[in-house]
Amino acid sequence: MTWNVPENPALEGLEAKWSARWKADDTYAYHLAPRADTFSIDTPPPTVSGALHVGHVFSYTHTDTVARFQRMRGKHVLYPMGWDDNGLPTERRVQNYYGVRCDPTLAYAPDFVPPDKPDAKHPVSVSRRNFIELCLKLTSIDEQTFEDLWRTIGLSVDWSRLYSTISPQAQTVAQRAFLRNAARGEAYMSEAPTLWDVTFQTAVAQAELEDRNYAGFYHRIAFHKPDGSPIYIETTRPELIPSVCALIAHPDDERYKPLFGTTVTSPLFGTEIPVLAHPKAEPDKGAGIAMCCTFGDLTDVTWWRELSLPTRTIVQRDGRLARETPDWLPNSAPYAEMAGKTPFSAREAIVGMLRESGDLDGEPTPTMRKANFYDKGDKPLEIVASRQWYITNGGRDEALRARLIERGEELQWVPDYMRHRYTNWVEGLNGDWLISRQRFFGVPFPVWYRLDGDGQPDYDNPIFASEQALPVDPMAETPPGFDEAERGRPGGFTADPDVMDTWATSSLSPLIVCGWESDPELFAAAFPMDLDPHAHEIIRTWLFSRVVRSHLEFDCLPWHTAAISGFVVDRISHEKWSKSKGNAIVPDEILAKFGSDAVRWRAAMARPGTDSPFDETQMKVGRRLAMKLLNASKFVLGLGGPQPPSAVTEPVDAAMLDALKGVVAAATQAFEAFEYTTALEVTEAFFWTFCDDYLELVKERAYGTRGAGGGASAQAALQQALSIQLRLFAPFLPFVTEEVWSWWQSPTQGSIHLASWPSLGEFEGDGDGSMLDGVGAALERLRGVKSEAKASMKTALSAVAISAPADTLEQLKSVEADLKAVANITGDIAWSSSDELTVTAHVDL
RNA sequence: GGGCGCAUAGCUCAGUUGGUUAGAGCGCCUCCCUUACAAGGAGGAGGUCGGCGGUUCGAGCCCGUCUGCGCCCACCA
Repeated sequence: MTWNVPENPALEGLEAKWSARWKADDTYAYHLAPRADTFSIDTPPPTVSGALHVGHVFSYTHTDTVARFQRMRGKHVLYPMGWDDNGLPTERRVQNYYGVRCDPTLAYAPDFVPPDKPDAKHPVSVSRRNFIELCLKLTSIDEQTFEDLWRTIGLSVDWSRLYSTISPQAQTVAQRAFLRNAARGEAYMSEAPTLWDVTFQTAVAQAELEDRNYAGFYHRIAFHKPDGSPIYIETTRPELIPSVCALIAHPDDERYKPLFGTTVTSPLFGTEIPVLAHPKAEPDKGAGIAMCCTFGDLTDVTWWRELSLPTRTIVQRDGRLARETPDWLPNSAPYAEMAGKTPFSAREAIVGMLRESGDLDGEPTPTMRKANFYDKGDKPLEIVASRQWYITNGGRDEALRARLIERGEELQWVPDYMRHRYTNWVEGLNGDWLISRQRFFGVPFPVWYRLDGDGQPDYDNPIFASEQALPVDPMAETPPGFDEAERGRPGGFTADPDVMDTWATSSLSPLIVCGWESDPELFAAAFPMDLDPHAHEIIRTWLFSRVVRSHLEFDCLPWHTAAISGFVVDRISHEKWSKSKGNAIVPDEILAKFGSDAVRWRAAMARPGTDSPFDETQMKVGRRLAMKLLNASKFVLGLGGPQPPSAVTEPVDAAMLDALKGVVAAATQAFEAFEYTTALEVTEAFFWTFCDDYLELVKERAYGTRGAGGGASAQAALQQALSIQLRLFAPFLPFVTEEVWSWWQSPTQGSIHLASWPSLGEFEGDGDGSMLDGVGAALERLRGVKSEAKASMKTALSAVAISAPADTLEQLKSVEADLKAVANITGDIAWSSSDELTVTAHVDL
């Protein structure tokens, strides 16, 4: 039998060739199996409206190596993929891409066509339904691009299980879970001060906050005591003076103690406000006394709540100051200068007035302050009072918080220290999870409200959809017992207009992919899942939110193990990549330049949890390895036909296999602990030695030049070693290993990725792996002699003398013929015993 | 301010429960077209393991402390 070994093997084209084959053959399909035989992975659904960068490629490759290992070990691997396509990022992309804006008051236009030349500054208004149609259209395009990339890098996902967070299936899960949360009191509606993005005009959750530096000015401003004398505060937001409710200092602050319980008046407006004490006031900050407004920051909310202060809101949901003059201002005239302005303009106006009135002490001094931003927004968040849906997450319930912290302890973390980020986050929660968004492209709340005789909604008694009716769009469907004609009429009903935050859906990904309430057999086989893999930045969001949902619904963790990837960081600064810095690298170019196996190799060299600098020069090392595999395989398979393992008779051949046995044990152990890097390292280290030393050593004998028996022994050992090494490399280099496998094994055995992971039971005989160390050292010395003489490696050596410790000496003598062949030694070798290995020889130039 | 991590060769990183002379790859230098491989191969140079103190017969590793860097969280008057 001959093998189909190409004359000039190449890496080019392997991605296209094999990804197409795997797709056609459903190589990675999950087939239902008992729980113990299933390995289920909760793949993070990437946001399709964003661009994938090299960091994503690395992180997803880490998961793929584990998936492939488990599959080869005989597990049925449930490795799904999802697209996170609902939510604000998609809306924003659609607005820019098509030049449209959603106006929910408009009627649906069935024939609407987006403008040829989108003008983001003058967007076309479209109905909610038209807008959602455009979102679906664009996401389907984006998703194809994502799938192409994942197939190119060789992710072994079961594409038949693809889901998206806007799909009816995901909407059903999200609405059902919400209904159950609501029925148990875990989801509730509340009117409260809410972090608010003025650009997108929606509430945002604590987990989506990001603090950024924000340039501002300290203004030292006088309030007035009853006797007219000034008391100074410092603020960066003087435009909020109309909404001031109190001045607050620390209870122990001697400077202000005499003022507690008295009132002062605000500058310009003359509002009478109390001076109060609260421990959260910090004496060494600013003037030591703070002006509490509704609302400037989260501390204001605390004071407002705990000190029962009045609500004096002036910043509206569009981010501008109220156009109507507030009714609580005794002297309302100055407000006219600020009405309807942005905070920035209002600030300029009031500073001018304060300067004129003499209440501004000195000039404003520049400062860099931190401000809260929505992670997708570019204006600082405001705080407005609004009615929103929340899910309990321990933020206001110590018992639940303690239980959720315990969940984090239960979870196996790889690496272990990542658990601290979870604990840190849960301990720092300051409120429940706000899940409603005042947006359009998302999962609607399956809720309606009765309207009273005045047309006012009855929020205390929401009408919930039934689980059988899901998914439901309350804007298009009517609640049980009502008629569409009653929508919006007094005595009728109205739909909840909001959608759920995208995390409220993606927090249910284990339920979506495991067929919760829709495929009980699958659910029993796959849940709780085995592996939760992702990078560390979404521990506080995705990881935590899934723990919350699973804890509330099932009283268990959604998976046993969380494997956390690090980031790919900037090569020079070692800082993380970010959109604003624009330093992220797109994967397409390097994939084209080095090939998927090379990029995967580099990814696998980044250990769990560890950030790694992006360095393109590293990629070529992976490429060289892939190329070496092709060439070494070509050599081994070109020597002759199949040899049975029993043909291995030479001690050095058995020794090589014994050393490889140790590699299999080490790689397996590493993979079981999700330490894919170690598995790769031990495999690769062996492979290079295998090529440089063993393969060179036995080359002549393998040709059969010194007899059939010795030749067969070498060939059998080489073939077995190749088979095992290909399988050890398969999780990392799926393309090149599949290519080589196809030359000899797959015609009868199928894909290498469905072959079995090497086991210790495959090894026959008993060699002594340590023998290779002595042989390698001797080879190095022999080459060194030639290298020092600046001679070619094929130059002959004569008068060779080798001395070595006794046991090494015996080993070397047993491979004398091989040594003489590889080093081109003429005459006999003079052996002698000594403590240290030494080699002398004459170079026959 | 709280937490986590890192600091070993010019660069990127290994270094098992403390045990001879601290390793690998890249880069660099020298050599070699050798019938698997020149997008290759061989050989070599290069490190007082961030500083200080301690434990120990012995510390890159353990303890304390300081410095620098990165990340997470909090604060943002």
